[in-house]
Parts: sequence; structure tokens; C-alpha cells
Amino acid sequence: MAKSPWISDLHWVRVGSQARSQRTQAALLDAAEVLFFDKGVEATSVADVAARAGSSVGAVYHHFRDKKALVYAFFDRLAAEFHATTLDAVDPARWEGASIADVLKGYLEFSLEIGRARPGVHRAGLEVSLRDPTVRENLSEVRAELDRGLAALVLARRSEIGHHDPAMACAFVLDQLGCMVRNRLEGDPGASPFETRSDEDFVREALASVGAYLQLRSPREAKAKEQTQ
Amino acid sequence: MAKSPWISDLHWVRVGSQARSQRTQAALLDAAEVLFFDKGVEATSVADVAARAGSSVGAVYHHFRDKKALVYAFFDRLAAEFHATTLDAVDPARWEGASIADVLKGYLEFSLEIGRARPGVHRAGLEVSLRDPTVRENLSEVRAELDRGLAALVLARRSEIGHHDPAMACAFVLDQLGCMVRNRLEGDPGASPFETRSDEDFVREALASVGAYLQLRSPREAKAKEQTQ
DNA sequence: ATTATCTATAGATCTATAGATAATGC
DNA sequence: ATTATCTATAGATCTATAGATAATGC
Repeated sequence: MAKSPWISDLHWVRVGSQARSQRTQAALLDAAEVLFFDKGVEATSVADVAARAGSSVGAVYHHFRDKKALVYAFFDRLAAEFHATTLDAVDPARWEGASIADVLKGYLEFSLEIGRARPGVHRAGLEVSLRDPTVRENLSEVRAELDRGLAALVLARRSEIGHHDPAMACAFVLDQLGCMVRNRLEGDPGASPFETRSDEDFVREALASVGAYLQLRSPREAKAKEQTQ
Repeated sequence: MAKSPWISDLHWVRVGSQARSQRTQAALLDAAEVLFFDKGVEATSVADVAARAGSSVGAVYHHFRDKKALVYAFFDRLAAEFHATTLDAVDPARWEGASIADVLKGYLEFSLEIGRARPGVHRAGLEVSLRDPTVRENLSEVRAELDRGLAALVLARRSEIGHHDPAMACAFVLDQLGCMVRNRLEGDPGASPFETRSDEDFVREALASVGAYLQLRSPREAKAKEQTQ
């Protein structure tokens, strides 16, 4: 794909052929991950990254044109990782026989688990998104893909939905759940009255809310309804 | 209240007696506001603030011990402003005769309007909150106060609520609406499927969702129900 | 021979201060 | 006399580069 020795002409990353080069680059990105999630991106200096990777400042600039290129490469790697996880999570085969409630429950638990496993990931993404539209769009695209996959799963089960406009209602619900999950992961707990409650409470009430709004029927009722029509 | 010439011993701000001093300080905070909302807080240098206020770097440090004190003073002023607006907005007298749906509709429209009128306010708050727990708590408290006021308004009308646990359901709903509004104001539009829709669509669907979850009755039905019990 | 890494440092930027100068109000 | 402001600059920090040194693989 890349004909030049850089992944991108705009924000290049050197593609080394030596095994040592690739090890160093991975170590630099790994070090960046720890520091970015822990202290934030702007608060992390290039020297910090080099030191934690057991490397040097010069090595960083051998691999990445500038700090921005390092940040971009880092978020590219992160986005690719989430992309793969997302594709797997919204695979229709995985949800064979599941109801809309099952799918949404799985989504909420999955998102909370991923977010909890990597504290700081949302903060770091948010921090950079605030000042860099390119990263923002990159990360938005990952979210959008998850939303599209979920929408497909939900709308494939539209006979369970009693709401008169299933497509619109589905978009609303995904928006609603998405921002509640992000809020739980990013925000400071206790800021709003419900945030002190457990994740289980949150998932239960979120599903109740969604069920009431969509006027969900059980798959069984949905099937009965389909046959009478 | 303050016996020392500083508002706070930790992050002091000089309280000048001369009229000129107070004008300059207000001008500095006004300049900070424009720059903080526009470029962000970290990206704004003390020299930027001084220049925009038609003042000098030395003057900034005469009024504020350091940049942090300037930022704190700025967010204090902002929080005080929102505090006053909030107290007025959730005054029970203002909502005499209104239903829960009316109150929540008012809240959504009010929050969107305030947020739209000052683009950047959420971003700036978020940016500083990410790295400064003190500012985060300060701003959280403003939010919490709005939540408490709203909860009081809603729970004073609990006969309209069909949900078996009105207090819990109310907390959930306020959390839900709060994070959806913030998401609309902060986030990049179009990131999730529903975000491209108009504010009117959003308010309508949000109220439909809340109504279904809370199992809202009209005030009239609520009154009828109360009498039969 | 080529590629990768390290050391040392230039250059830019920003915060904060020192010392001189100007305005205020008793 | 006191308070406020300005100018000029020291000091800290960070990005990025130049040039020297070390490792790799044909």
C-alpha cells in the first residue's frame, strides 16, 4: 500500500524494515499509551515517552516526524483495535436468537467493561478531540461503526418494536445509551444523583427506559403479531 | 468575610480598593472568557489575556498569584453566574401549575439555549476538569444544584408518576437528560445517528422517552387517581 | 553500506519576577 | 504614601535537530 517509507505523507511514521526498529516503535507506542491514559496527552512530553520505553528522544523523532505524528499513530492503533473488537461484537451470527433487550444489554455491559479495563482511554480521547478535529473524526468513526452495527442488529428485530417509527426510535435510543455509558466512564462519579449507583442498577434501568420508549414486545409476542397480520 | 487582602489563601486573587483596579480585574476576566471559550484554557497564555484586556503581563500577576489563580477566579465567576440562573430557574413559584413534562421541557430548552449562547463554555469546563479536581468539583456542584432543584420540582408532582419507585426513577431520568443535553452541546454533531436532528426533535423524543419510563399521567388523571385512593 | 539509536543542545514558548514608572485618593 | 501598572528579562520546560556512535543484515 505505502510506496513511500512513511505511512502517511501528512503525518508520517517511519516504516522500518529491521526487527529492532519495529520493536522500538511498538515500545514507544506502548509507553505513550500508559502515559497518555495516566497523565493525559499534553502533559506527557516526548522525553517522558522515550524514558518509559527505555529509548531516547532522538529515537522518537527517528520514528515519528513530530509529537503530533506520534499522537496520531497512537490513536490510529487504538482505533484499529476498537474497530476489530467492534466488528466481532456486532457480528449478526453472534446474536442469533437474541432479542433486542439481549443485544442492548450486551452492548451496555461490553462498553462498560472495555471502558473500565482501560481507565483513561476516554479522557485521553476527549482531551485530544477537543483540539484536534482529525483525531476527533477518527474516533467518531469508530463510534459510528459501532452504532451502525447495533442499529442493524436492532432493526433486524423490528417486529419487537411497537414504536411507530422504528428507525428514528432506534437512532434515538442508541444515542441515549451511548452518551449515558460515556458519561459513566468519563465523568466524576457522584456528580449527578444516579451516578453513585452500581453498573447493574444502571443497566437495568437503562433497559427499562429503552423498553418503555420502544414499546418492546418479547420475540414470542412479536412472532404472534406477525402471523396475525 | 475575607480578612486578608486575598479572596482565598490557597489561590489568591487580590481585592483592590481602587476603582481602576476593579475595572482592570474585570477586564482581565472578560478577556480570559473570550480566549478560554475560543482557544481553550491551556492554549491561552497569560500574555494573550493581558493583550486582549489592553493590559500587561505584570498587571495579571498583580491581580492573580499565578495562572491557576486566574483560571480558578474565572470559573468561580462563571459558577456564581450559573448558580444565580439556576436558583431562578428552579424556583417552585415559577412552575406553579406546571406538569412534570412542562418542567422537563423547560429544563431541556433552557439548558440548550444557555449552552448555545456561549459556545465553548462546556469545552473549557471539560478541559480544565480533566486535569483539575478542584475546578471539576466546583462545576459539579453547580450541576448538582440544578439536579436537586429539578428533582424537588418533579417529586413535588409525584402523583403524576406511575413508576413504582419515583425517587430512583427521577434520579435516573435527570441523569439521562443531563448527559444527553451535554452530549448535544459538547460533542461533534453527526457523531451518532440522532445528533444530526434538530433540537426540537431531540426535546420531543426525550420527553416521550421519559414519559414512557416514568409512566406519566396527566395532572388531571393524577388528581383523579389521588381521590380514589 | 545502511539503518537505528544516542547525546547534547539550539530555539521557541511560556510563566513568573524584579525594578522602574504612573495613577489614585487621603 | 499607597496602590496599580508597565517593561524587560530570568528561568523553566519542551520540541526538534545535528552530529556522533552503534547495530543490522546483505
